[in-house]
Amino acid sequence: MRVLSEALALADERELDAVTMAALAQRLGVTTMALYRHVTNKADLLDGLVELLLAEAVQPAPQLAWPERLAAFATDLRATARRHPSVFPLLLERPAATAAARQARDEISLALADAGIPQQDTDQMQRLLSTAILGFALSEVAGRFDAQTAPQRDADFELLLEILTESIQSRLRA
Amino acid sequence: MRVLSEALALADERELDAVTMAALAQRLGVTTMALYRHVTNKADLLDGLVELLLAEAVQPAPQLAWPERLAAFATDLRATARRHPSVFPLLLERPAATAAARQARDEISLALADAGIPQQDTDQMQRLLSTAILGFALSEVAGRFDAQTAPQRDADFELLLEILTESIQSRLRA
DNA sequence: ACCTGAACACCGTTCAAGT
DNA sequence: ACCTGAACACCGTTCAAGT
Repeated sequence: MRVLSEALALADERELDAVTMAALAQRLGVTTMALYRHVTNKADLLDGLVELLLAEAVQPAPQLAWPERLAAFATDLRATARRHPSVFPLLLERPAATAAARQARDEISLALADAGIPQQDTDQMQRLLSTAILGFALSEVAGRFDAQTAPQRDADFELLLEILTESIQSRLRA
Repeated sequence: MRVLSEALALADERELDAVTMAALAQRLGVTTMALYRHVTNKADLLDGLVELLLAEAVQPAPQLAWPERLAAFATDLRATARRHPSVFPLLLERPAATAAARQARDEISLALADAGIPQQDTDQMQRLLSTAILGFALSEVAGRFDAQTAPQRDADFELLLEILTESIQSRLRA
C-alpha cells in the first residue's frame, strides 16, 4: 500500500516522530483527512509499518545447513534494523501475531529441527534465540553500542551467533 | 525529585502516553508551566525516568558466587521491568551513560571476572549478556510473550540464565 | 526562587459536505 | 469511491508578569 511505503520512507529520511498524519498527507499530495480512508487511525498505521518491516526482514531462505540458516536469519534481521532504525524499535513493542511474524518464528524453528533439537523444546529455544537477536539489533540501532566502533559491533555480532550456536549444540549432547 | 517519582507513579497507574505535562502538573497540584522550572523539557523528564528505573533495578549486590550474582542481577532487572512495564522500554532506546548504567555494567563484569573470563574479553561478554537479559525483560513487558503462560515464561527465563551461564563456562575451557 | 496567564504552533480525529 | 473544510480537544513550549 502506497500510504505505508511512503510512511516508511518518511520515517527513514527523518525520524519516527516526523511521521505525522499531516506530514504524511503532504508527502502524498493529499489532505490530512484523506488518510483516514486508507488507515483507521495512527496506531493502525504504525502496525502496518511493523508488518512491512517484518516482511522485508524475513527472506525466503535457501537450502542451508542449520548454523548458516540461523546466521542468515540474524544477519537479515540486523540489516533490516539498520535500514530502518527509527521504525525497528516498534517491532519489539507490538506483539506480532501476523503472517510475517509467524514466518520469522518458523525460520528459526526449522534451523532447530535440522540441528536435532527435540520437537518439544524448539518453541522455547526459538523464543530465546529470536529475543537475543532482536535485542542485539535493537540495541545497535537505538544507540546502546555507540561507544563501540563498527568493527567492534561486528565482532560482537559474530560472538553472539557463536554463543547461540553453541547453546544449541550443548542441548543436543544433554 | 518529587516531579520524577510522581511521573513514574503516573506512568505505572496509567501508561506512558498518559504522562503528559498537563496531567503530571495536575497530579502535583500545580500549573503545567511550573514544571519547566524543574525539568528543561519533556525529553529531559523521560531521561530522568530512565535514570530512576536504573537506580531501582541495580541493587548493591551482596557477596555471591558468580552464577548467583548473574542470576540476581537478571532477576532484579526483570522484576523492575514488571513493576514499571510502560517506562521500561525507554531503557533500551536511550543510550544510558549515567552512573546507574555504569553500575549495571560493572555488576555483570564483576561476575565475569569472578568466573575467570580474561579481562580483555569481559566488556564484550558483558554487552552480550546485558543485551540478552534486557531483550527478554523488554519482550515480556511489551507483550511479545503473551501467548505463553506465566509459568512458561518463568521456565523461559530459567533457560536463558542457564544458557548464559553455560556460554561463560565454555569460554573458560577455550 | 517559584508560580501563573495568555498565547503559539502543532497534534490526532470526526463529520457533514462535496465530486 | 474518494477527497475536503471546518471544527474539536489536546499536545509541548515560551515569555512576560506576578508573589
